[in-house]
Amino acid sequence: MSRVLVVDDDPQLLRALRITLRAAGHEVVVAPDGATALREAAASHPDVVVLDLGLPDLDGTEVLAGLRPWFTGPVLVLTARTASADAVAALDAGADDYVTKPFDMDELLARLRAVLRRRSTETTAPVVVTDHFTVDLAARQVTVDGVPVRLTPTEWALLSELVRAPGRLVGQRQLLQSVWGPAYETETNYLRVYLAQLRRKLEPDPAHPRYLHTEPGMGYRFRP
Amino acid sequence: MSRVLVVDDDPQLLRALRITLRAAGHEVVVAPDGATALREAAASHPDVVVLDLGLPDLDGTEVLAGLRPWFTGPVLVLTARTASADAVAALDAGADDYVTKPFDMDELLARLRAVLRRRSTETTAPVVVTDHFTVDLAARQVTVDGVPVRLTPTEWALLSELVRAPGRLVGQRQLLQSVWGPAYETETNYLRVYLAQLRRKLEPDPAHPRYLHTEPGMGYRFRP
DNA sequence: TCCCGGCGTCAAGGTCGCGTCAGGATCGGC
DNA sequence: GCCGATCCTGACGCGACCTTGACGCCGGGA
Repeated sequence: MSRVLVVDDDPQLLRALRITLRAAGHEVVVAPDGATALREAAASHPDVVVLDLGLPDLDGTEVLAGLRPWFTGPVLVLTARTASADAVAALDAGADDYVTKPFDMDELLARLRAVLRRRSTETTAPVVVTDHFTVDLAARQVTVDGVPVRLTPTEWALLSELVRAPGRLVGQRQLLQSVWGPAYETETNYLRVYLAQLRRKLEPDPAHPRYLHTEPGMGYRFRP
Repeated sequence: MSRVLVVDDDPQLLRALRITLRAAGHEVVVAPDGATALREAAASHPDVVVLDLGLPDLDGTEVLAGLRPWFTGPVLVLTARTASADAVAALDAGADDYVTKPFDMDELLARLRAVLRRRSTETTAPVVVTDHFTVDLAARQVTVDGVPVRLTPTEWALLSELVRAPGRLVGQRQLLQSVWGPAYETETNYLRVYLAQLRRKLEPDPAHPRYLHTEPGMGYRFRP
């Protein structure tokens, strides 16, 4: 079903988790400490990480910090500590959920299902491709028919906001807010000007847009 | 920041939550029982729901079941029961997270931040499907027999209001108020005109509506 | 049978939003 | 200080959308 990386220093608990998760149809990878966890995460690309906060070498939040820059899947934190301050810190550090020990195995499985269900619909596509152009969100580069095209900062901000939601309509208020700031929510003419420039640079026929559609009165939509 | 619907029958806790959430920058709507909760959720369109499982009239999971068909935001369940079976049931019924009472206020706020953060980057598709057309509320897109159909802002506002209450009757006053504003509560001819347009665009036989039904003198009803 | 309120349909007018263009302002590099 | 790129701003025409009114149909009640 999914590959789960379990990080815990208690061999007995590790064994119990491995058996239970296997029985639930998951593939299980284990790590007894933080350093191994980071290495295993990079090597085995798990779908979800179950992370104990109390580790021998690193603090759990440190592992989380090491994971988060590149690991986009959900992280479920496990902790024996009763102080909820730790949980707060973990959640704010990027954890998706946490369970305090001792915990019920069914509850852990349910929370795991919940976080996996949430993530299952997410898109993890750093590069968007169409028949005529490609947008590499990570490299900040756009190519039309294979040749790179220069975009101004504003054009790029607008385009990335649109391609990040392929097929979805993005309201003009949202576009204005994320590109120009909350104070410009009514300056819809900005959108008209820059959408025209983007179409000129990207669309095969700017007069009849094929990818950057406008929905009158509502916003714009990128259709791949 | 966000609109939060808090459902709990304990007036004291309700008051504490209202104050704390307000202080955290949220807009707060409260409901003391399940029936009120469902009504308020439909009326005020909250971003997130904090739901106590122990309510006087309905079971919490029933409220969840009533909410989930159309409510797309996260639901955070609150429960005094220690048995984790309830939590498992709630999570599988569509809850995003749960906290057991007594709980730390900071922890609740942290979990609220966590679910709201997830929601902001998520692409969960609350999509309503019929045999002839589909309505994707998140993407703001309607397809009839697979092909996308353009709707005007007014048409969309009206349709989404109807589709969000599948099977339920929506009064003409409520429709007029939420689409055109409180000042237009008597302009029932607007509804006739736009319902006709929606039927023309969506119904297989606009003269004999199969999905968008008229309840004379009362309102309209979407039947999936 | 006639009347009447509610609904569906249609068409026409006015308004609003969008695309386009160009000129001026601003900023950064040399 | 000059120059280019980039951004902002305003004006204009056009098309789409919203509004408004009129008309016919249907069902219930007098």
